[in-house]
Amino acid sequence: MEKEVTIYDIAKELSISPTTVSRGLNNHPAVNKNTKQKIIDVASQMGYRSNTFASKLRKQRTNTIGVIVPRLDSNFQSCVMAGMEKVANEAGYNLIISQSLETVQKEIANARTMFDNRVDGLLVSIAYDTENIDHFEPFFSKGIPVLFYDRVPEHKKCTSIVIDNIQAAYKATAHLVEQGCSNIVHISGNLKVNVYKDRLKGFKYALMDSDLPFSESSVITTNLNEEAGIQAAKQILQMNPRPDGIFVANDNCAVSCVKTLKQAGVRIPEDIAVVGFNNDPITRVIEPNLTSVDYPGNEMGEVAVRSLINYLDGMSDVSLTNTITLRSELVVRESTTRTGATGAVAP
Amino acid sequence: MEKEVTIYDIAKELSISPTTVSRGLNNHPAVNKNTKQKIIDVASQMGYRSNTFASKLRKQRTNTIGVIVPRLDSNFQSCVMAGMEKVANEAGYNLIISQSLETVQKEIANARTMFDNRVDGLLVSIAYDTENIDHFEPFFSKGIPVLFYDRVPEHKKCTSIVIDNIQAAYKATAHLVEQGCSNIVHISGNLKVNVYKDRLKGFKYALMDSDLPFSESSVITTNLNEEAGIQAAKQILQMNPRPDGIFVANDNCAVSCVKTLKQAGVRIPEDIAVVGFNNDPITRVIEPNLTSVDYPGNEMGEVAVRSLINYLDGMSDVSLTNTITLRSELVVRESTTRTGATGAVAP
DNA sequence: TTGTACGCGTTATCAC
DNA sequence: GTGATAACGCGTACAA
Repeated sequence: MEKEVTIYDIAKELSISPTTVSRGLNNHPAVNKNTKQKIIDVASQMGYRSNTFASKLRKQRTNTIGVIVPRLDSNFQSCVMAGMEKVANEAGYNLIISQSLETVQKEIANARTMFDNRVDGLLVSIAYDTENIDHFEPFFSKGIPVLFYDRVPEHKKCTSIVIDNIQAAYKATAHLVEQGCSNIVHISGNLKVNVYKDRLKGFKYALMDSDLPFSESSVITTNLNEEAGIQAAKQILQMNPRPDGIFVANDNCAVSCVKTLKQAGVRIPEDIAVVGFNNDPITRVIEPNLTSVDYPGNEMGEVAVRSLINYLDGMSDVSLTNTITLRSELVVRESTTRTGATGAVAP
Repeated sequence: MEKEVTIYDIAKELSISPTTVSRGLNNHPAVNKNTKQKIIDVASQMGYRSNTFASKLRKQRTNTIGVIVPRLDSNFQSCVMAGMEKVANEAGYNLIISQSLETVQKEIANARTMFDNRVDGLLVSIAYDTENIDHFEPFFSKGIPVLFYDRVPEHKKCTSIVIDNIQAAYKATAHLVEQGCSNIVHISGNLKVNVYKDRLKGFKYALMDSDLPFSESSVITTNLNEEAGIQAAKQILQMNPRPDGIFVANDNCAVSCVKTLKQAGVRIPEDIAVVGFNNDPITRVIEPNLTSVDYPGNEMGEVAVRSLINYLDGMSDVSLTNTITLRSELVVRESTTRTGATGAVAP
């Protein structure tokens, strides 16, 4: 491991001061064009690399954004990450990413690491069992912006980026009603999590507005994974009268549910129409193609980072907007198209 | 923004030296139990957080691993990331992740950033059009370990983590032959990329060993996305004689290809049997379920980080092992099961 | 336009 | 078991 080249070495080489070298490398306006070019040349020729730690220690800015995500290996979250990385990269920020693996303990530990790493800002989608946000208190009290996205806490003072889950669920359910469903079941996730709670609300509201009865027994609470879809389907097959519509809070679960129902001889959408949520690529693979709520993961990531950076650069208003709501949209496909004549069928 | 608490503040508070405080906080053996406890208490009480930059500046170790990945929003890569994050996190390392978006230019820029951020090591899966690895030269010459995974360069001196793509493709093709296919087409990706080049090789070898003729016209080179699968299917439908087997170099493309073939009335697997690659979740959604090569993304990520850290800790041999090959496995499903009696059908 | 001198917060080294 | 001191490499107020 050879010795690192520093601005002092460059300075010595050119018989100028380290200050000028520093300025030259940072595009400081008050530095001679020629000098600057020489500095840059010698720097690259000597294999100089800026020591970001020294720099970050000196400036109190790290150009680093922390991300805490429940899991990286989900289609939605990886789209979010992709969007975040793109914007962050373009703006010269680094991303430190960590997973909570759906547990508060890890989320707390990760928050601590992010704090110690002095991230300029933090982006969080909270874990299943996160019930309070005390572990972000250090950020709040230091004025470090924390921006929640998708899975956001109840806490009113949090800045969040979400879609209108109530409205989206409402539309999904209303669509089922339009297709003639009158006995609709909702397969939901952990109801402590805002997104699932809100989807349930939208489901209820839509039933109410259609003068359809709502009963607790028409909500199946699961963890929304593949296995859950199978179990839910079995449960539905036992129901009497059998439901004619299902609104599932995520596509993964919806797909395994559909598969199980089909195996049992249920015709989709004729016997039971099904709507999912997320618009994952699998919606276009399952037969029949699954109607779903398009949920812009990439965009959510981009907006999250962009908002954060704008705030950090002082370019937005003093405080972050309290809630940013992205558009979402019901994409109608065959799993709910009974007449073959309703709505625009997406590719 | 209040003033940050430093070890000096803690030292003053306890009337001891900063040195002792530093030691106390770092579990240095030679420090009195009581003193240590006091230090820890006062530190947390004063809201102290270690300044990692000062620390990293002083020690010449950053505990940071850089990752350069083509795209984050692919099922395979997000599984890899998940595995990497898990191991890195447990070992106290941070991950800085960036995407090349399949272009060398971004890959070069990202490498530079990683270099400036003085990552302790680098993990790379190279972009489509990366033809040489000069941009990693700075790492090599500084002795910073660079570990390539999945998409690795030709360069002999690179340390890589891969699966045996030749063998996997061989098995996939041989399986098609066993099922009675004698006119097999291979849908491949950019042949400059090792994984696709090797899969083509395995395809050829298997044909040779089965005494089946190989012709260039039975290889369709695409970019392996959804649209490519549709185009490839159309091309196949035009072929005369029509092939009875297809080996596709990735699942995404295989799925859209199957869909298109089915729409054209082709029976899978009776008319054409199809094998994919990656064992993405969609293989179990498409009908018929797709036979595919199981490709351990999570494990690859874990192994990559673990190898790197072992090396950094000096726990493995002096140099990184040149190539680590992970097991891969053909998972037989309905898309190739003609008799219904061959091989173990996966769930 | 350039240079001098200091401090950012930590840890390694040496001395006690 | 503890402390004084220097150094890591950079950016910036101030001076010239």
